[in-house]
Amino acid sequence: MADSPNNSLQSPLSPHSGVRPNERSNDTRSRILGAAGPVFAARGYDGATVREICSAAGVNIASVGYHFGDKLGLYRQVIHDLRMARAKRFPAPNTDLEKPEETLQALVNTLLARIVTVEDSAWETELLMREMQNPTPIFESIVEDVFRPLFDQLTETLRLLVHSELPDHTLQHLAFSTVGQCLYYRVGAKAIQVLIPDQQRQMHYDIESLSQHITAVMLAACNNVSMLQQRPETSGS
Amino acid sequence: MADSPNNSLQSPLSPHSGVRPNERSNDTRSRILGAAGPVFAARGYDGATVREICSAAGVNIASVGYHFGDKLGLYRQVIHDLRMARAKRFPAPNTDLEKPEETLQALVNTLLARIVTVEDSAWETELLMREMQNPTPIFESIVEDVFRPLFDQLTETLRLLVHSELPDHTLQHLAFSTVGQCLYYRVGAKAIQVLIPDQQRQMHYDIESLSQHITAVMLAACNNVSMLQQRPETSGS
DNA sequence: TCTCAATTTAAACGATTGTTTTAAACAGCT
DNA sequence: AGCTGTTTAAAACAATCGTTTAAATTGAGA
Repeated sequence: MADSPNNSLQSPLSPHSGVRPNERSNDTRSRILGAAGPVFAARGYDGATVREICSAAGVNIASVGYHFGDKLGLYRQVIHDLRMARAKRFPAPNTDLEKPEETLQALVNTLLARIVTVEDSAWETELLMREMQNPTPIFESIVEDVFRPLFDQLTETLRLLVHSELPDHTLQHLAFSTVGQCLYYRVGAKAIQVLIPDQQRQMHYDIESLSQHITAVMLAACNNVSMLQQRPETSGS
Repeated sequence: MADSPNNSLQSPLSPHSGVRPNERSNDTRSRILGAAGPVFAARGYDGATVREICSAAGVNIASVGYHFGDKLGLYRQVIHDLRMARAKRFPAPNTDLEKPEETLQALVNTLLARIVTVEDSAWETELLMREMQNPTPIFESIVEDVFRPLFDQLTETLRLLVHSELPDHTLQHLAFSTVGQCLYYRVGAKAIQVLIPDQQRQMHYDIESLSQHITAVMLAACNNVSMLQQRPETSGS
């Protein structure tokens, strides 16, 4: 009588507690994992059904219960694998203390590449976006592991770019301004699709153009720190 | 035998086709509408259940079928009423050709007020955000009626602020930079809550501070148009 | 007061959800 | 081969969803 393994996150490689899995076990297990990501991204956690996932994976419905305990256990594992894969594929650029302008440009490029990429792994970003609006219990750890490092690096780069001393909260606002501009091209993508005609969108909305524009805006802001501290009346002389 | 009224959008005021409704009919109808908004916003269209809506409204489950045809009919009516209410409550500021700086400040203020407001009608913004990520068939009309006017006004104001001639797509990028910065304080609100300590957040993340910061960033960008057209090497000049 | 259409109610319908159960098929070992 | 524990398969489970049905209730005109 095979008792239920029910290990959701403890030992992410073996279905049963502590024992090494068989070969075909790993096969269906990875098949489920491969199929689950896109489905979760397309339908959301609640909207996704284990039946659709298993159907896409070509395995039986009960398999997810056996290998991951339950639906949430499978979701945890998907998020876990996603974070690993992303860290390797989009490495954060090195901080070059000598040329903060280039560091900023590289950071914006990385952000945009991670965010608006429409290749076959677009489901990963879609999933992270869904976590931001409908957080599951995993949300906080995602922020700490994925967002915090980039946010800190961005803040420090901006600190180098403004040549005078600025309070921390102003630097954080600048960092959020940067992230916000990048993020909008995904959050507002469906709105942009309605607002901007197809032809114009295909010409001027590639990652290269957008990243240059956003970097230029932020560099301009950094060079005009005087406006950031007092109330921005008219245009500062 | 009361036949089913089933008018979802044609005559939004009378439940039966063409005939004027009774008093208590209008009562339960508006009770449903009042309860549906927050529930749709909190759970999303799919996540919301007609049972929860009717329970919150204190009416029978079948009432939604009687007054709105089905769940989607109710949702359409909620969005319809929402748009009317918002247009009245947050009127777009007048375009003052003489003082575009003040117009920009007012537009950013309006955007932020509409977006990050946490008063009792926060469900309206939440609902619009959900439409952007999970568009229902109503999405396109929402963009045209709600987003397009503000976007156009923003673009024209920015055109006045950059003193040289810029191509349309650059002005649109500037407009999206403005909207993106504002939007982030809602899209990324849950992430900000993790990234920024409570105390600091309560001090520097009110609408006033954020709108001044964003306006300052955009004015700085407008005053440095030279960087927006060529590749932003190091800091300009 | 009686009549009748409009409206509300309680109950049930069929479909779909995540999960569990029971038995069959499999791999590894002696 | 034969046993043992692991993995898959088909089916059924209880719960919940949107929607429908049929009867009860209501209010206004005759």
